[in-house]
Amino acid sequence: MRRLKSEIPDCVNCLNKGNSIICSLSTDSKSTLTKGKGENFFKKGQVIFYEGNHVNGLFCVFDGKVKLSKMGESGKEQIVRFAKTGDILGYRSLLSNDSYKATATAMEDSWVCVISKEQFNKAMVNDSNLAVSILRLLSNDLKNAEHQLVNLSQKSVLERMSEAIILLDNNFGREEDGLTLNVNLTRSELADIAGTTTETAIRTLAQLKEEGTIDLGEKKIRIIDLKNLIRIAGLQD
Amino acid sequence: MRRLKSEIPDCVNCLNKGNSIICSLSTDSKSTLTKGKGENFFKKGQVIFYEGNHVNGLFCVFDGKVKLSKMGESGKEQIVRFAKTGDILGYRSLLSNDSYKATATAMEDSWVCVISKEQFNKAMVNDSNLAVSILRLLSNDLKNAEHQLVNLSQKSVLERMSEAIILLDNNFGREEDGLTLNVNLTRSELADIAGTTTETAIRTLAQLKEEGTIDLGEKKIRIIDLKNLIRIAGLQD
DNA sequence: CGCTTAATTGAACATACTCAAAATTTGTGG
DNA sequence: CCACAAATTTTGAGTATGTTCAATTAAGCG
Repeated sequence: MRRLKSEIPDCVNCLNKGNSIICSLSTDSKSTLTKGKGENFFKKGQVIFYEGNHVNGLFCVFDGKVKLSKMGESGKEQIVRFAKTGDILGYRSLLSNDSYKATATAMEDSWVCVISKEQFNKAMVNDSNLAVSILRLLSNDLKNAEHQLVNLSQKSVLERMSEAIILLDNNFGREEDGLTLNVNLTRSELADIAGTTTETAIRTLAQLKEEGTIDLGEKKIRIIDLKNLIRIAGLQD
Repeated sequence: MRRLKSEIPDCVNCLNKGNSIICSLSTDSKSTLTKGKGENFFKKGQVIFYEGNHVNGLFCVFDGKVKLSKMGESGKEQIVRFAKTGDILGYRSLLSNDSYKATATAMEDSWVCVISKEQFNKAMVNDSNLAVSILRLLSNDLKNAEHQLVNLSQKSVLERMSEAIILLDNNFGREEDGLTLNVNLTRSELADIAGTTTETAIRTLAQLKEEGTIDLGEKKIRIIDLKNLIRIAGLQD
């Protein structure tokens, strides 16, 4: 997984073919974006950018997993979104020329490309497909945020934790065994997704294991009964 | 307030000059949008469109106040946004050609214009300013939704209710006395903003009145001590 | 004026949080 | 590779916040 910088190609020849919205742009646009592009390695746990910091570019995950979180006044973290290989980060702040509105942290060792603000703006002007793609991303993010908003205010921790696991499943998929979630999270991070405390998260996961809905080994979660998770989360219809 | 249909002008001559993103478009774009535009009157409490219904146009509030809410599985409502005179509704669903993702309800007698999907798409293609405006709206909505998401998961009802009142203040402003919020909401609706029950909303408002932070007369809320509201909501920094 | 809806109050109860302590795992330097 | 420190996970018990349900009062409306 750990790569040499020289292994990372420019946007035109990027390996994340199907995954990234950048990959589906015209060669022209990709050439524009790749100019002055930087590649950065982030160790697991390292912060890529902080909420409130001023914007210096568009981030694109070349390889890795990133969490986006916001800090409440009390200092508690709430995870608002994830980004995985091929996903882009920071577009909203870039558009409004605002500071970053969430903190991005590498969830595992990750390579992240940084596209300069100037080149991004150039590409936006010349390629309406890029604008449309960004519009779609925003639109989707908003849909998810509003869904999560209703969840947090109305569902129990058990329901929210079930939905959090489903979210992780949809986002990161499973390992070869077809059961184990392909992502490593601490109990505290799971709590930060479901919007609860570490202790309650632990007890809730134990309950789901008890019922045979999930299995917990090492640090990973295995989904045994997805149907039941969906039922508990109240997503069946 | 109740108007005759004939009093509502076309988009080019719309009275909401400064308020609407449509008003700041080129005359060309406004001419496009106004073609096949319909004007509808909605009585207080009437639903303008339902969550899940298929999209048939872009709504623009000519005069009135509208709440956008989502239904949780349990049937409880959560208000996610407001729209007032000049604001537009339904753009997200229109963009992704999706069903409406929230239910829009008139909070008072309102006139709402409906712009056809076809004309909107035409204007989007011809006028990049429209696309940029929509991008900004989406971006702003997302910012608010994520903020609210963190609030709901981390703040107490008292904090949330204080913030709800501040939100109403920012959105709808005050009446002539400079104190009374220029919006009428039931206790149940206030609960639906703050993400709590009607009973708890009542008790929380009583507490804020007790402290002298707000005043409650007839059906309206008067803000006595905005600073304190801001402090309670945890927004001072 | 009577009926319906909304607001209020009370009391019991449940869910989830807090704090503290113990057990376990992980990471690091020697 | 081991030992130790640090971080994470787990468990327990007490507690607070907010919900639920039921009953009462007040307000709005035809």
